[in-house]
Amino acid sequence: MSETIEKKASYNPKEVEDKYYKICEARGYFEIEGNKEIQEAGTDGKIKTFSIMMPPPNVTGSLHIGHALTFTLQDIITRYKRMDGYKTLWQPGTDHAGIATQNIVEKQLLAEGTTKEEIGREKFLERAWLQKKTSGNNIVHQMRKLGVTPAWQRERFTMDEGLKEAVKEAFVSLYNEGQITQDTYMVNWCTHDGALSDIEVEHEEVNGKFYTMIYKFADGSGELEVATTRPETYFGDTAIMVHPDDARYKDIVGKEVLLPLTDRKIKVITDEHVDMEFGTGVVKVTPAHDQNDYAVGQRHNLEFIKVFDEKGILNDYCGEFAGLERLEARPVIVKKLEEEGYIVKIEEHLHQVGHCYRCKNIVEPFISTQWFLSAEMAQNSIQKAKDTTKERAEKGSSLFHPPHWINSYTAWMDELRPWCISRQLWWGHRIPVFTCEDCNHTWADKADEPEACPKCSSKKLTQDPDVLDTWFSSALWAMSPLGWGNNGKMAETYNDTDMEEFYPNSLLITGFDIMFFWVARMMMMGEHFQGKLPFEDIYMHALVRDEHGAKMSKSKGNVIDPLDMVEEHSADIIRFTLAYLAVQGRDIKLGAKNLEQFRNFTNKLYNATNYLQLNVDTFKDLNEIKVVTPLGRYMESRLAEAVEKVRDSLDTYNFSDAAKALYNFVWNEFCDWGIEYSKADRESIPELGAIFKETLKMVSPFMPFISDHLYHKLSGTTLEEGESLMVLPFPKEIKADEEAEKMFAIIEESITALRRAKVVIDMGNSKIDKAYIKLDPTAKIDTQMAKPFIEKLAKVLEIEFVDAKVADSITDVSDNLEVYLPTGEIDMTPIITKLTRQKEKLEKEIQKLNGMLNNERFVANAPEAVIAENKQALEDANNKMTKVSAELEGFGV
RNA sequence: GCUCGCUUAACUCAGCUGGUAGAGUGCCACUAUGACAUGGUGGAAGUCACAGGUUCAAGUCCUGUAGCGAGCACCA
Repeated sequence: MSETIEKKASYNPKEVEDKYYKICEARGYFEIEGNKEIQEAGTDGKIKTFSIMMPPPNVTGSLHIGHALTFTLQDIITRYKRMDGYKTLWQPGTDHAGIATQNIVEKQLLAEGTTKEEIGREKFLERAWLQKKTSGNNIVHQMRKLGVTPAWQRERFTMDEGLKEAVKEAFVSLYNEGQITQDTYMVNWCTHDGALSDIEVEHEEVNGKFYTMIYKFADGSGELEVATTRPETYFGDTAIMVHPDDARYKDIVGKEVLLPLTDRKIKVITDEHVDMEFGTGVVKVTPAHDQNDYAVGQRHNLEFIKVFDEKGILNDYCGEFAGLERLEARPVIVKKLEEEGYIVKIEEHLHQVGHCYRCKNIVEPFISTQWFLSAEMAQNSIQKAKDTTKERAEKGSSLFHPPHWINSYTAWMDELRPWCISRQLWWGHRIPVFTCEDCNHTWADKADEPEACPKCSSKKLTQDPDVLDTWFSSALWAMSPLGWGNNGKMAETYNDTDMEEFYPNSLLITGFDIMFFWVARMMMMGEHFQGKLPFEDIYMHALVRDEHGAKMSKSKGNVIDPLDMVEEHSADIIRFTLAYLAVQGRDIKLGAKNLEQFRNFTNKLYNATNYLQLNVDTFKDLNEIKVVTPLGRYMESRLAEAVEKVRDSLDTYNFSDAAKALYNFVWNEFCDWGIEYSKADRESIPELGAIFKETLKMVSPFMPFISDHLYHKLSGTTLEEGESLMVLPFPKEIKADEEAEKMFAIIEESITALRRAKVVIDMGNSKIDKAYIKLDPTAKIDTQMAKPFIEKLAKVLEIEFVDAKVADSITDVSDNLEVYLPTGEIDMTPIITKLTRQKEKLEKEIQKLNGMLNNERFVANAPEAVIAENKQALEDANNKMTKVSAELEGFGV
């Protein structure tokens, strides 16, 4: 690199982003009245409203790339709607994240050499709140680095005073309706975290072992081979079962076998559940420790024997093994069985094992008493989601975007089972159910500490020790921050009109991974309490992967930290990159290359601004001027198309299309043509500046900082003393100018033809003295107007319009014109080659078009417009063919 | 096993309701001309996974196959 090339100044986001963000937040732009000046009424005469709830991140979490994607998309839509005159609510908040937070605090205690049991519930909760406070706002501050604009003044926490009320409101109401009931049932049990709902269990394939062991008949008449993956549970066996049709075992049904190493006898029964083909066809039945056996046990009235406790410690049923932990016990028990000759064989066995989604512990099916929310209460929301889809389908829209998610949603909902909502934790919403110690009356109460038993007035009351599943409070998130159920608490964070204005929410944007955890639950709660589904649209975005398509994970070391990216590039660049890559229905592969492309884009924006200001200091807004120059008219017309494209794309949540439309307009239209043309027509520059400022308004939702900065730069104002771009109206209703478009199409064609021709004579893009253009009779333009543009961009000192081919020249043939470059004695071979290839292409095209147009059935069936289009294409091709052939003849080919 | 998605240029991906295949990157050639070399100009590059079907016309609609991915269920 030569040292003479100076490093030019470029845009420095670090000087802009934090400063601008602080100013905008302080001015209240993010709040629902932040754009009051430009709010406008909809068709019904009321102010248009738009609402979107932020999926509350875990209060103890930190920002990862998935957050960056979801928040960026939410922010783009929010900013767009805000600029488009909607009264806009983007509701922020954080989630108390029961298990996750509790685990963090427990670890801290462990490090301090104590436990939660030792310090007690009250102290523990103090610690948890402390943890919430210290690490709690971390993520919220990290989010600001992305430039997102939720209504921070309304920030909520799923365990704040108001939302606590909402949870109680929902619980008590559902309890009184009989939708919430307590039941003793087999649940998924984590020996560390307690009860889990079905979807909190992650099934993973593991290499296990398949043990075939011997059960001897009690009467000494032989033995049975029984296969199992979990030998340690055999102490809880209460039957042996075979298939009723299994001829092999007809004779043993009803006989008794002895459990190995014990003298307990169990019976051989028959049940359809057995798969005769699998294993030995003989199955041990452990009703207290297996989901299927539980059902078998109920069918056959078997005894339910638990062999370990909540912590997984084996009990007295296990004889000498009592006191061992269930997983540690297995090899010990197997060893003993082997020694005693009870093990026939041990095989490798690949099978699915459930793990706790939080601590990865192996989950046990375990019988316990828990609270459940009935599946019936979800029925209306299921039906409505289907109906809504039907209604919308007629309008060409759908509830889910992309629409195929409705399949997953309904498939899951149709098989919905009661939701286990109680958790054996301390951190969370305490279950508001009380029992009177005197009369045993049990009831749900909204009061934290009810005065007395409503039945016998006793004051000896106890509250259920458990808390609710974190997702229970999240399930209310579409309405609880709007004041629903808040019982007057925290009323400063919402308005009385909020429910009416913002429910149903306009849109939900979230990842598909929490569709069942969260979306489905909000659907049931929203419909149940409001009679309306909580969302008008649901946009499910994909996963962000690394550049090779692998999932990002700490262990793989391929994690991209969004804050690092902000540091290295800028919030604007990350936002634009993510938006550009956010195509519906496909995962995002993110690599350094992507970011570079859009870093270059910001540079382009910056330099376009520089260019404009080399010529004119400051520019007016587009609506303040009348665009009169031909170039101005043309660029405004191109802008009109870009505006329409960006709007359409955002309206249908096609973020990628919107970003592409912006990118293409700025780079390929405005810079490559507009700015270059303006070098031949300085008069148009004030108009181009106004058009560029309008473009920056469209850029603003995607790249809020650089757009604001450049807008003020071009206006000769500052953000400090002026209004931010983010609360100015989003461009709309710009008119296309067909006449200008047509003229510039010919000018552009001339320039391209000349550039091509120059390459053929090895002139590259160096300057030449003279060139000629012969326009077809159909190509009518103002040649005086066109001339300087063509000369400048084609780099020809002088062009001349002619009516006939110029002698001693080479030609470039295009649709509406031919250009001629005068030649000395140059080698004509490359030109002939080029023309020959062009001719071959044309022949093929003409043949194809002729084939179509001579096909009677095509002419009879195709719409007129399509026929006309093809006829025109044929005519054009034939024209061009004539010209190319004439050229070739000229060369004697 | 069931459901869904993906398969288009060397790579990463667009392509709506069927009407002559697009972008970015990369590649080749030219290029320090007054916004930008993070730039400009021109160019090469595709049996649209495969096999059938519907249609005047299929990357696009239908059926099936294969490969990859995701979710759900089952596996004693």
